Amino acid sequence: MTRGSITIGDVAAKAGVSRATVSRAFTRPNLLTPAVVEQVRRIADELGYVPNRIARALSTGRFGTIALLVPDIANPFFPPLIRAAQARADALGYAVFLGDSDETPDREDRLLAKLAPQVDGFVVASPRLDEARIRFHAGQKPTVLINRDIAGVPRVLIDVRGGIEMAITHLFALGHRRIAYVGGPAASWANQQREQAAMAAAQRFGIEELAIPAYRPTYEAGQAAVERLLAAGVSAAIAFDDIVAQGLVAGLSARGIVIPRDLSIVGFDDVLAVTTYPPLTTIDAHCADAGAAGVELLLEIIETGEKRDACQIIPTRLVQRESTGPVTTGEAIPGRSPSAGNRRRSTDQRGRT
Amino acid sequence: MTRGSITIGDVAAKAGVSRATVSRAFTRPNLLTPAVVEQVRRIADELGYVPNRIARALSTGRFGTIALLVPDIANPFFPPLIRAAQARADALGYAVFLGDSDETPDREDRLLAKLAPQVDGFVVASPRLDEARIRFHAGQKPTVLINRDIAGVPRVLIDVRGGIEMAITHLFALGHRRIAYVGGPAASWANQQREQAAMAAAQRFGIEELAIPAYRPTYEAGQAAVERLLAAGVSAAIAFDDIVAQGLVAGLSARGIVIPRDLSIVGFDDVLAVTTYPPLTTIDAHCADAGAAGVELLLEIIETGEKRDACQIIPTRLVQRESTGPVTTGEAIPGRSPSAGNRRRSTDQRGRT
DNA sequence: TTGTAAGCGTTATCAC
DNA sequence: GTGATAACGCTTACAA
Repeated sequence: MTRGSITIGDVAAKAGVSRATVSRAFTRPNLLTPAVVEQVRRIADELGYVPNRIARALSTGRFGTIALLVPDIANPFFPPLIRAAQARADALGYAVFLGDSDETPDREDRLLAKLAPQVDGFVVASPRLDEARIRFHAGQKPTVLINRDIAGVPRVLIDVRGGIEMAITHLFALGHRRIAYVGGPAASWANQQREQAAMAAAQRFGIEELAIPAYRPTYEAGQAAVERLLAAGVSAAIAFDDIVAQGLVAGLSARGIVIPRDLSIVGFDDVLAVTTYPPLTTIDAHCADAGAAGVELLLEIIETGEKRDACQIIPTRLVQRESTGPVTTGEAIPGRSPSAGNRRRSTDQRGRT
Repeated sequence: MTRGSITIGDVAAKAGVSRATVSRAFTRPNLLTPAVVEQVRRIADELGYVPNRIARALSTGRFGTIALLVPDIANPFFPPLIRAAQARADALGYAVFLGDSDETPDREDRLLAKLAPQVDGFVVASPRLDEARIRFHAGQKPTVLINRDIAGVPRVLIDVRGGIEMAITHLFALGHRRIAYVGGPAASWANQQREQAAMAAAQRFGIEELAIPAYRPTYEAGQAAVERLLAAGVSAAIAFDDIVAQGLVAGLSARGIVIPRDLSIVGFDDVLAVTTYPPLTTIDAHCADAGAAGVELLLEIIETGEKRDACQIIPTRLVQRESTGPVTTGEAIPGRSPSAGNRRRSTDQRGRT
């Protein structure tokens, strides 16, 4: 097994010191005579010696790597989160494994187990695994959750209530008194949280609020919910996320309904808002911040070794764009005729966060 | 140094065999009696044993990891690519480091150097580094390029010409005789390639084609290009990518121009087409396929050890949706009055691939 | 077919 | 301060 690279032994031999000394010259130079440190380093440089991280990892049990797990990289919620997490980890000297659980708890479980022996810790965004398994893995390796609230496991959460509150305040001010929450999958923790927050806030404002399921968090599901939305006779809707919102916008536009003149739509997450027409009013979840915060929290735990039961809340804010406006007729106008545009293919643009 | 995890020794003890046998049960089961293999595996499962890849790497010099480098995770072109690459690598037993060069050659260089000692190879999508440096790194570790054509370096390219050809055929059939190519950054290899292909194809059809720069590959740049597009008096435009296309759609819609009645728009990549309104006609670049192909090619090179100068072409196809239609007036109508909607914030939705 | 034992390159624990 | 030496967990000749 000839691995040509220069090892600590080569440097030690050439410098006339022991391998331990060479090691120390890099890891604990203050334990050595400055002159020795300098000489060793010079020789190491000459030889082009680079410490082998793998060997170091085997010896220390520290890898300088973390794993970031998400349910679906292609879900627009995650790329900004991944990007920020990666950048933060890189800046702090860590390399990042990326894992995609494809929305399935089993694959998440497998990835956790597979990567555990080569990482210092995990950031798991929107975990799909059940609480017991998460607790188990979190007990093995430092683990930070994003978008899931399990007491005792460090986590980064999004201030859903605050965001929803702002959205409802906004709609109330525009005169809306009967609105809908178009939800995502009933089993989703995020959806439950968002729906509850919406209901609670509406009640506080004396607004009538109907929950309309979209079942799946996709563009198509949003389109499919349009009929139910119109039947509900509301003047505004808050969607589970931007994807569902965009599905609603498309479905409504196809029926000749003009947004926001006839109906106001609020999204959630602010992941594609600005690329839609009309630009979507939405609740900015600062998902990039969540990613960065998750990594920071994890590395702090790793490096201090403390078992902090941290729970960091990422603030949200309402971004007012052009999909919301004042009530005109007071109710949505019924749909005209369905448009011709129906040849849409199935797509991977999912929306569950 | 207590690393609690289960080791090969634990399994060996419980199974009453040597550690070598356990090792072989996982790496070379065909050397063992099937019964032994099965028993060892069962016990390993019971104990929750997972081979320590670091230890394995130290022993074999192979890591079971690859790195995937992209210029910007949040650019919608990449998530499907990353997802497919990750899935393919995972299925073949590899873990994936993800690196984001943030569009800067230097960071790409740094990531390559930093990750090199812990991976078996690289997939670099849309490299920003100059040819010499890429050649250097490719000489050190197996490297596959996506979206960059450097002779001698294995690469996966997209059939831009074919896609453009289909788009122009489509526009020609609809009666368009004067069209525009709204380009991305002039320095981008992808943009040059796309522009050239568009010009060549138009010429073949006897179509008049104007190149309109968008300078940056963003939604905003697309919007900003609208004025120039209208001034050009064309009836259709092919955009550098879907993001720019979507910017055009938004800018045109804001001026009261109806798509495709007044103007036809074709995107490129098919990364957000279905979530827009109207649904975008676009050239599907099959970026997921490119990601999977990149990984497969890399792993083949790693595992066979062959230095193949492979150049794999990913086919494209035109996806006809609703942003293209027959010429009506023959020319675009001039803009009416600019809409009110102008409070758009700067965003990270970039589009350069 | 299976076991023994020598690495892989580093760091940690002792002595000196 | 510095040097032996034993881990770290696994793979792989080489024996048996």
